[in-house]
Amino acid sequence: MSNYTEKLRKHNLKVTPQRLAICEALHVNGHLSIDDLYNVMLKKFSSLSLATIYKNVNLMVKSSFIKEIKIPNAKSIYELIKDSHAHLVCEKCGSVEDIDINIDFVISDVLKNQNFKVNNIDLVLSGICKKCQ
Amino acid sequence: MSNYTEKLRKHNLKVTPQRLAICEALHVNGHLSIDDLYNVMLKKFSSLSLATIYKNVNLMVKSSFIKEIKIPNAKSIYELIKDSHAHLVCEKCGSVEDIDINIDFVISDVLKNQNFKVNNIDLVLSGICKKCQ
DNA sequence: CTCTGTGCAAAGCGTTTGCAAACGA
DNA sequence: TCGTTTGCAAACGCTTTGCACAGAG
Repeated sequence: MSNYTEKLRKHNLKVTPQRLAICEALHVNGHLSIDDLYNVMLKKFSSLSLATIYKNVNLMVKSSFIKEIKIPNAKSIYELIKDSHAHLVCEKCGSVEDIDINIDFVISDVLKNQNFKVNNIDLVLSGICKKCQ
Repeated sequence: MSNYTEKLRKHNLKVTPQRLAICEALHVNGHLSIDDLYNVMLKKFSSLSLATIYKNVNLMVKSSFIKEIKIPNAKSIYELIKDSHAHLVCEKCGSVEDIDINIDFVISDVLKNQNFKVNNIDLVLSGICKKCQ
């Protein structure tokens, strides 16, 4: 149970029960779609509004507190910002797994001549996971 | 001017003027959003319907004839399927540039133990382009 | 106390669908 | 000719907005 109260404040976000719950849900589940997030939080806040999820998620993305991962042929998922990593998406069962893979050196190497300042790397690998093969 | 009539047939897609125009537009421009595509093609087909674009683009994606590239904080773009490459997206001007960068070896290396069969690699680098710096 | 966040309902907007006419093979 | 595609309009579904009330600081 990390101290998300502090973390929210550091990002200039007011602390509300709903926002803390978003943090907890993402902390526990790793990454969730908007709907997943809504359904998880509904257990705690019976009168929760989808609009609240959208407003907060958008705000938290803008504040670089969470990040949106766009997935081919599927809904986006959101996760707390952490070290750079790639996502393995199974085309069969839809599962998404994080993997630690560092391609920074490849990229910096290639971009040395390009003069492009990289702020963010999105790497999504689609295929068939171990279980589905 | 490649022979897209043949290529469409190979993918079991009937050849229509609209479909050929999509091919040409993507061939010439590299990658376009749905709206871009619509506006480009409108010059040729004054009574073109957006629905036609959507229907064809969806069909061509399913047939692995073109590919959707999802971009952070922006509309998706579509391109003819070609050799694996990454995309450089400028967060300032929105330009998208292809770069030849092969990370297959890194990935196969990491995935050797994971037992994940990779079918597709999406690599999008966001940042600031040469012109905008 | 003031300003921001929440929930609700309505509005907005990109995308999909159904249908009749046109077209490709 | 027969099945597919096109264009149009309506429907759909996800996301955003406006507003009154509740809650954070």
